[in-house]
Amino acid sequence: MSSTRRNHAPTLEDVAQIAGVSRALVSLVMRDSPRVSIESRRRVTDAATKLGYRPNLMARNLASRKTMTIGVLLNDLHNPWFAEVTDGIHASAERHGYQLILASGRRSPRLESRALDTFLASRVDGIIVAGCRLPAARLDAVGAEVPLVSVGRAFSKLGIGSVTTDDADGARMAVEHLYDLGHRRIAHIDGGKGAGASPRRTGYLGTMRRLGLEDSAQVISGDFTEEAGAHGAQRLLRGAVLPTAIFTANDLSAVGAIDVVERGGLVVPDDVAVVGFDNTSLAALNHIGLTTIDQPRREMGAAAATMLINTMNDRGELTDIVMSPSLVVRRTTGRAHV
Amino acid sequence: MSSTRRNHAPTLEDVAQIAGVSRALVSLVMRDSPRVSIESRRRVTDAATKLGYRPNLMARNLASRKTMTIGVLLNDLHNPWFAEVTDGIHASAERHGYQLILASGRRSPRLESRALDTFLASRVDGIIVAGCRLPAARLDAVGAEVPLVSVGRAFSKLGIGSVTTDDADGARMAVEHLYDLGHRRIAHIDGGKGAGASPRRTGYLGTMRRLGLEDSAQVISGDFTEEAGAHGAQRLLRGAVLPTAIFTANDLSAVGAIDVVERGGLVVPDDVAVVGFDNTSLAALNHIGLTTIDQPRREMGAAAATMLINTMNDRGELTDIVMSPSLVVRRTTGRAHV
DNA sequence: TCGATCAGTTAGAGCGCTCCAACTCTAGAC
DNA sequence: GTCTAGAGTTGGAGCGCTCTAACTGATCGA
Repeated sequence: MSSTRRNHAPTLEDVAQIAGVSRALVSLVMRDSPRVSIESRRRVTDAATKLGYRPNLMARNLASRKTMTIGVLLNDLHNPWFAEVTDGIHASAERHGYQLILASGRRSPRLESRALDTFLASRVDGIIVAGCRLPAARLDAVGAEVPLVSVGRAFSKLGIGSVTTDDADGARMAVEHLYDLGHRRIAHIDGGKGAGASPRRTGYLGTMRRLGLEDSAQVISGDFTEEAGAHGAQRLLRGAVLPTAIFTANDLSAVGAIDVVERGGLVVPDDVAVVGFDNTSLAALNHIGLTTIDQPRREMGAAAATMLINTMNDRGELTDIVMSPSLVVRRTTGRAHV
Repeated sequence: MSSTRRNHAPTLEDVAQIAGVSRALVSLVMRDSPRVSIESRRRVTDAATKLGYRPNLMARNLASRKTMTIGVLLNDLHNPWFAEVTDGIHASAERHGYQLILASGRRSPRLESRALDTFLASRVDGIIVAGCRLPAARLDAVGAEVPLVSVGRAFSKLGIGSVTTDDADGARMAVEHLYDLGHRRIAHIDGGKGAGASPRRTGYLGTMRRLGLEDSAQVISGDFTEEAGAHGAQRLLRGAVLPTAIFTANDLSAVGAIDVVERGGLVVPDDVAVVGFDNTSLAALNHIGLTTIDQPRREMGAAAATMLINTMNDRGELTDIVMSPSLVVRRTTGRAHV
């Protein structure tokens, strides 16, 4: 099977020879240049298909000194959030004729760092990092070599662009939604040091204060996982006064919390209402039907890619874009039964 | 910000000049050759770090005629199944010193095909496709140019390797588990034309027959989605005799089915037991607690990568590997209440 | 003292492509 | 008939690296 395969792939030269033209002309045809005669174009494409010719990207990129590709570093392939951001990046990149090469950091800063090295070595034209956990200094250094945009986490004052959601405002929406339904004892299970956790926490606290609810405000520490949500809910159930609503830092934690509440013999949303954050596909599952705060992930990805591409082509600057979240009401919230 | 950046990156030449050695020597140092004197190595690495030199992968790959990278085509970034397979691929590739470049087909054969073209143009050393929907002929053609392994779907008789789960056996396990719990009326909501759907269906039918249950066997057509599971369950609920158990083609469909059953006022597993397939993270969520058939996804990914790498280095052949599934019992199955 | 050996180093020829300047024609203007 | 413009085409010089074969000195045994 392999003998035919190994005989190295045809090159421009081979095509030129068969078509009876120069290498340069074949190159022009391959790049869809308008100044090639119909006749020449036909002969070249015929020869190319006959040989099964495929331009060698290495050689092309080396010679042209650009790759038309964007490196995308995803922190965790397991989280649907990244898939949706990537969809947006993909859409914008495709529209502008750019390729994507993806890499997964697998939640490890070491692997993330290595992936960035590979991107730089491959001379990608630009880089997008999503949910990246690398220290700011490292990103800054990379950003000095090639335009870089961060999605989901802002790095102001560095030469780096960013696209984030207004997490604090999302938290406000969650709390106000519950308030409007009559809830007064609203607890928050937070996301610890994760990306976006801090503004969500302060947003919650600020809104509680503004609504005159600071006395019943209660933050339970978590880490964006299902287990953290479950533990947080357990602590709340054991507490002196049970909250009538829980706002969690993300959907996964919300699912963990709901599970514990229901096992405790309580009914969601009648006894305890729950609001998540992210509006991942998880929240949308009918069986779960989670009320949550939506982030426009596709749009965020698309905006990041567009900003990056504009910068690469000197048609724009790297800035910090903040998107607006929105409330998605499903079945885990309802009027408070006092 | 960009003026410093644009002044093209340092090359081997620059490093050689500063270190006062030849280009070839720098090249040797960069590739960790053992036959370089301590002194030379030091001078070169010093010069390299001073300049911030980073080897240009394009040039390297072009000159060496190999890329040490494997192209991985994922059908759908949104499905956690792919993330786990990728973890396995990653682990094996890393151990052998190979890079990964990922591409998402976004469920579209057109995009999948284009991604393969990019892989070929980039001259990757090998390709792994996961859950690929491309026609066999196309994969065969690609496989003729570069070693290719398919995960999750077998293509016997072609020059392509594959790693799959014994889907029929998994279906057997599901049915026998339910049988052992006393269930006799077991329905199946299938996966239509999706990867693995067919053997799961025939495995179900075969086992039902073997257990003398062919008269109550019932296949409802679906397509691996949550909606399909819901529709299937609706049809079953409207039927003359309600099955006491439902075996769905995957976890997502199971979740859809459970939702409909519960909304119909029935209790899972007391009134209707449900078994899924895949054991995705979804099934493991406490709130869902789905009994399902596990596929060793990480191992499948790792096996695919190892087989591919061995083939690329003429240390092995492409074959068809079939892994064993296993039953994971959670809370959606229990003894039948006749 | 003289090769032989070997560790360490180097020049130079590519790898397959792009890009530029320059070339050849043909057609139109006068 | 000459000149010019422009369309179409081409040779050749790189892009930044690897790889081969050959070179340079020490080192060493005879």
